[in-house]
Amino acid sequence: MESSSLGTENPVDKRFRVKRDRMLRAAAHCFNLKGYSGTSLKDVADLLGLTDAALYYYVRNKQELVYLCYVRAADVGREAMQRAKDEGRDGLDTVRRYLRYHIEYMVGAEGPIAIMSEIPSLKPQHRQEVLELSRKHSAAFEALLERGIADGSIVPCDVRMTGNAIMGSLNWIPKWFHGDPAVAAKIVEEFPQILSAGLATSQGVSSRAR
Amino acid sequence: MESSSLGTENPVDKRFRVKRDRMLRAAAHCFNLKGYSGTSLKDVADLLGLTDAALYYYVRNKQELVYLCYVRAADVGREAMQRAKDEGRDGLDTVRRYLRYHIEYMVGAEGPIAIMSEIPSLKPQHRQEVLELSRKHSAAFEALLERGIADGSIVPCDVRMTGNAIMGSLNWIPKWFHGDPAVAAKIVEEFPQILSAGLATSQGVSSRAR
DNA sequence: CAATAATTTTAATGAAGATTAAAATAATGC
DNA sequence: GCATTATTTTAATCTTCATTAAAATTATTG
Repeated sequence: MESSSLGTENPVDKRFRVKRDRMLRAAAHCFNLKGYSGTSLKDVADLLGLTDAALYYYVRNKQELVYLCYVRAADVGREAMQRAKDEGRDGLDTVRRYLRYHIEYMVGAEGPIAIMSEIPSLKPQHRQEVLELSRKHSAAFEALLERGIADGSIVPCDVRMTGNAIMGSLNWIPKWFHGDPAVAAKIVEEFPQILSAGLATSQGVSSRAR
Repeated sequence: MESSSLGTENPVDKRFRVKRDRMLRAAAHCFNLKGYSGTSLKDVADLLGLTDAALYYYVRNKQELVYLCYVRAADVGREAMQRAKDEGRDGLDTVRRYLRYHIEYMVGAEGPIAIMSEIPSLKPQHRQEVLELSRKHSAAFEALLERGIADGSIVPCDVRMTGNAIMGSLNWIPKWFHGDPAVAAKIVEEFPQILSAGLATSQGVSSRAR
C-alpha cells in the first residue's frame, strides 16, 4: 500500500505512523457510522483507549482527521485499481479484479475505510484536493469500462452512469457491513460477480470463471 | 403518495402540512449534502427563508426532523414498490418498474428524499421504528427477486447480496445528483436498465424492451 | 541510571448551535 | 374593522464539543 523504502525508517516514526493509521481506521469506523459531525473526538479516542486530547498529538485538528481518512480511502482505491490494471487480461477482467481487490481492502484487515460521503464538509483546500482524487478514480474506472467496450468484453453502455451505479454500490457497503467475517467473505465472493454481471458480452461471460 | 381523503381537510391544516413537507425536502437536501449533525437548523431555515426558531413550529426538535425525513423516505420507497407490484408482469419487470418509480421520485419533484444514512444517530425508539421500515423494504425487494427467480425471469442469485448491491447503488444517487434536470432524465433512463442488466435470464432479456 | 524525547492526561477556554419563552407580525373568520 | 388564531422573530439560555496549555507519565538512548 505504501510507497518508499520503510525498512530504514526511524522506529519512533514507524510507531507513530502505525498508531496514526490505527487512529484513522477507528475514525473511519465512527464516521461511517455516525457521520463526520456526528462523531466526537471522544468517540474515536474511546475506541483507542485514549483521551480525546491525545488525538491532537497525531493530527492538527478534526478537519485534518477526516481529510486524512479520505486520502487514505483514495489510496486504497488507487492501489486496488493499479493491481487490477497490472493483472487484468481484458476490460471486463480488469473491472472484476478491481472490484474484488477494492472490496477485499474495505472489508478486510485494512478496513474500515472511510466513505467519502461528506466532502462538502471539508475546508475548501482539502475539498478541492479530495474531489480531485475522487474524480480521478471515477475517470480511471470509466476508462476500464471503455477499454472493455473496445476489446469486446463489455457491452456498450453509458460509462458515466454505469460507473456511478457500480461505485455507488461499493460506497454503500460500509453502511451495512459491520465487521462480521462471514459476511465479509460473502461480500468478496458475491459482489464482483453481481456488480459486473450486467457488463459482460456473450464473449465476456466465459471469463466469469476464474 | 398520501392515504386518506384530503379534500375535506381544514385549509389551515393543509397549509401546515404543505409547509412542513417543503421543510422536510429542504432538510433532506441539507442532510444528503452534509449529514445530520453537519446540518444546522439555520441551514435548513435559510433554504426556506425562515429563522431557525421558526422550524420549531413544525417539529418538536431536530431529532424529529430527521426522523420525519426518514419516514418520508420510507413512504416514497413503499409507494414505488406498491406501484411496481400492482403493474409488474413478472419478477424482472416488477423489479425494473420499482427501480424506475423509486428513482423518478428521488430525482423528480418529490425530491430530494433523505438518504437513510444516519439511522444510528436516531434516538432508540425512532431508530427501531426506522430500522423496521428499512428492513421491510429490503425484504420486499428481495421478495421481488425471488419471485423473478421462481418465474424464470431472473437468474438464480443470492437475493440478500444482490438486494444490498442494488439498493446501495440507489441510496448513493443523492450523493452525486444535485438537481440538474438533464442528469435526472439520464438517471431515470439508464439506472433501471443498468441495475437490472445482470438479473435477466435469456428469457427475461426480451422484456428489456418496453 | 540520568537526561532527553515521546506520549498522554488534566483542566481550562471558547464557540457553535439547539432550544425556549416572550414579543411581534400576519392571516382568518365574523 | 375586530378578535382570534396562526406564524415568525428576537433575544436569551444551556449544552456539547473542539481546542489548548501545562503538567504528568512513559519510553529511549547514551
